Formats: sequence, structure tokens, C-alpha cells
Amino acid sequence: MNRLDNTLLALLPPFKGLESGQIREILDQAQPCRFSTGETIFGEGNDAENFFLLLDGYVRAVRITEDGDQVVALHVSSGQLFGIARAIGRTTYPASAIAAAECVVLGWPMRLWDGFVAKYPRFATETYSTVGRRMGELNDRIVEMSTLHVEQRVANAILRLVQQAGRKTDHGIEIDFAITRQDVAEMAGTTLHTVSRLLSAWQKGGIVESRRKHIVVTAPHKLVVFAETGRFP
Amino acid sequence: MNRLDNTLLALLPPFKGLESGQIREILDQAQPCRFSTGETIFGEGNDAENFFLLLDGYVRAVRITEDGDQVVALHVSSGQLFGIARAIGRTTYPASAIAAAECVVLGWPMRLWDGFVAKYPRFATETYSTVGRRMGELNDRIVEMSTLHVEQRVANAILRLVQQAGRKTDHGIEIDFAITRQDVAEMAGTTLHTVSRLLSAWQKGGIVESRRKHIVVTAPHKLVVFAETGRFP
DNA sequence: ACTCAACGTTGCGGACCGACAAACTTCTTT
DNA sequence: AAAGAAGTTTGTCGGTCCGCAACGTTGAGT
Repeated sequence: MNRLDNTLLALLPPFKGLESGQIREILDQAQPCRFSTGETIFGEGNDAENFFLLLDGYVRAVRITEDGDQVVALHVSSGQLFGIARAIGRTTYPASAIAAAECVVLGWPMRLWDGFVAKYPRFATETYSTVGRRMGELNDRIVEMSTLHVEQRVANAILRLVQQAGRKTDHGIEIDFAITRQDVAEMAGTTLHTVSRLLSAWQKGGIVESRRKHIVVTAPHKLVVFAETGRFP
Repeated sequence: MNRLDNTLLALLPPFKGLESGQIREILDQAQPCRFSTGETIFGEGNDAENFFLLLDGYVRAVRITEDGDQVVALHVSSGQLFGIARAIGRTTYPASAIAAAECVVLGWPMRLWDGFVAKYPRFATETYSTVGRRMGELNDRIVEMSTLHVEQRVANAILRLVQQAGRKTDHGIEIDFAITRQDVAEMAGTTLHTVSRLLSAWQKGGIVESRRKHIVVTAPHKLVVFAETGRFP
């Protein structure tokens, strides 16, 4: 079983270019783990005891406010590192990580972090560019929420999902994990009612098709134009 | 002149604990610079040729959308590093940096970055915790914008300013640089009209006092409660 | 097959807040 | 001192979008 992981790992950005001995060493220290949909991998505010690599599946990072509102901070797709609190100088996790689909995960105790950064140059650069990517995404969302209307924000949220978890099908690009209207609402900062209305309207307009917990974007280009301009082409 | 900087630098987190020889070395490579209010230090999207330390003053990081809307990403106060694109794996600046007051700045060419990270341990940890702090702030703002009303968002924006640039006066805590209603609006994702109305109302309620380009929070605690609950105590 | 819970849809009323407009104040410039 | 620019205040109007409510649909468990 570990043999599969071995070749797999060597292809991923953080460990690319390493010799098989080093890969073996990394794997020996890793704790492989499975999580089923909805399971919590770690909780907001917990001590950051481990850092993780997502081998397969999707992970959602969520934050919860005092009065119970959830906000989706980001989605992690396979091949990415997560729980890397240490990379931003934190000792606790800034958000909860919840499996958005069946997940296969490798975890390492945080005490190995400094060694990884020192020994594997790609690991360091990859973590920092991961942080940069996520920071850029947060920034973009703030700009969106400051300047755009709900319709456009929902469009952007769905486009972001498509980018991170899009899978081509006959009808268009499908989001590769179960996602509810409520989830989309928590990404765009609105209510499930509004999301439902918008998806219904877009379905009539031939932009998306959606069934329960599934969203397929049938006309991605039109959605992009709408997200940017607020009008359909 | 450099002697002053010498002792000054040794007190700041990134360079704390260094010997005077090392400080001298760092200073020799630095380009000191002044910027007056409103001047651009670097522009969004530009090649990240330098990284900076703010010795005195305040810097605003802003992003501009295609259709001309400005959004304030964050404020930098003295003693902090900025323009540290490299720390998040970027080769371009993600936002423009504009002097929000008279600024004194040290700049280093980005090619020195890796050396700094390797040679000065505090520099590395400090940059990553700076990134973490800013990321946390972005996250908080997203949560706010997703869940709170404009009134509360403006309150939070002002409290954030107070925290980063508050100066005690006889009447309360004053924001230490010139700031317009428009600026606050760009922080909270609203319009200057709404900010004006809110400040007027709060002034009548004895929470703030504001003149042209100046804001003094006279009852910080009340504002905190309002920011959290949406009601005045 | 039936039950129940989770998820989704739709209509309606109204609060919130942005857009437009106009006047006023403060500061800078010449 | 006068003119002008920049910043602020205040009012009115109307659209967006949220909350509430009720109902419909899908799927999982027994």
C-alpha cells in the first residue's frame, strides 16, 4: 500500500525531485488517515499538532462566529498541504477542517516541520506559495464583497469551486463533491434562499444544471462574463 | 543619522537580539527613504524588487478593481515589515502601498531576502507571523462582511484602526493619521455617505468625536460592544 | 415500502442601504 | 481676500436582498 503512496508523493509539488530514500523517510514518519464526508479533521483554535497533505478528496476550512453563523474560508483539493499553521507563525489552527468528501490524508506531527523546511527546499517554497495563493483568494473575496452584488458574488463562488474541484462531464463542468445551497451561501456571504433563487434562474437561462447537492456549470464562459460584468452576454 | 537607526533597529522584532556588527551590515545594505502623505511606495502588480521596514508613519495597502473601485486591504504601522511578497511565494506585489502619513522607510533589494531569512532567525519567524496576523485579519473581515450589517462593519473597521494606529488624547483615542469617510468606507465595504451618517449618529451618542479627516473614539468600550452585538449598552 | 430528516423551491413584505442630489464647511492656493 | 478644491452633511427615493413561512422533493434508514 505504501508503495503506491511512494510514487504518488514524488509527483506532488512539495516533494518533487526528491530521491526515493527521502520519500521513504518522509512516508515512514507520516500517519495515513481516512475521513468520511462531514468528519472534522481538526478544529478552529485547537493546538496545531499536525500538518497534513490531502492525497484524495476535498477539505473545507470553515470558521464559526459566536452566534453560530458558519463561513467557508477556503477549499483544499487533492495534492495540497493544509493545517500548515506553522507556516504563518501560528500555534493554533485558524479554522476548522472538515472533509467535504471521502478523504485520504497524510499527517505529520508538527515537530517535524522545521526539519522538513530545512531538508526539502521544495517543501518550503511550496508551502509559502500555498499561503500566498490562499491569501490572494481571501483578498479577492474581500474586494468582491466590497464592490459586487450578491448575484456576482455567488457566480464568483461557483467559479472558484469549478476551478478548484471542477470535473468535466458531458453536460459541462461539475463540482466534484456534494455541495448544498447552504454551503454556497456560506461562501458568498448570503442566504440559501437567495442561492436557490439564483440557481433556478440560471438553470432557466441554460447556464447551470443542478440537482440535489450537485451543481454542473453548462456554460462556464457565460458565467465568467456575468461574474465580471453583472450582465449575461 | 545612521547611529539613530542603529539602536532603533535593534529593538524591532525582526532584528531583535542581533549584534551591532550585524545591524551595521543590515543598515549598510538598506536604502533609507521618505514618502509624504499620498505618495505611492509601490504599485499593485509591479515586480517585487524591494522589501521594506516602516520606521515611522503609516502605510495603506490598497487594491483597485477594473471599474475603479478602491478597497483598503490593510494598514501597516511603524516597526512592521511590508512589501514582503517573497514571504508568500510571490514575485509581484499583491497590492499598492501608499503612504497614509509622512513615512520613513528602509528598503532592501529582494535579492537579499534569502540571506536575511537564513542569517537572522528572528527575521524569518517575524515575517511569517506578520503574514499570519494579516491573514487572520483578512479572514476576520470576510467573516464580518458575511455575517454583519454595515453599522457593525464600520464599527469594526474603526476599532481596527484604533488598534493599529490609536493614540491616547484627553478626549479618547484618536486615529493617528488623516483619514476620510471615504477611506473608512473602503475598509468596511460601504459608501462615504453611510459612514458619514453613522459617525454623525455616534457623535450624538457620545461614542466618537470627528472633525475633518480626524476621528477620536471617546467611548471605545461602547463601540466594542456595539461591534459585537449590534446594540449600544 | 414506509417514515423521517435533510435539502430545495417559491411567494411575499419590508428593512437596509446604496444612488442621486444639493448645500455646507474646511483647507489650500494664488 | 477671493476662488477653488476637497471633504462632509443631510434628505429623499427606490432597488436589492433578507427573513419568514409554507410546501415540495429527494434520499437514507428500518
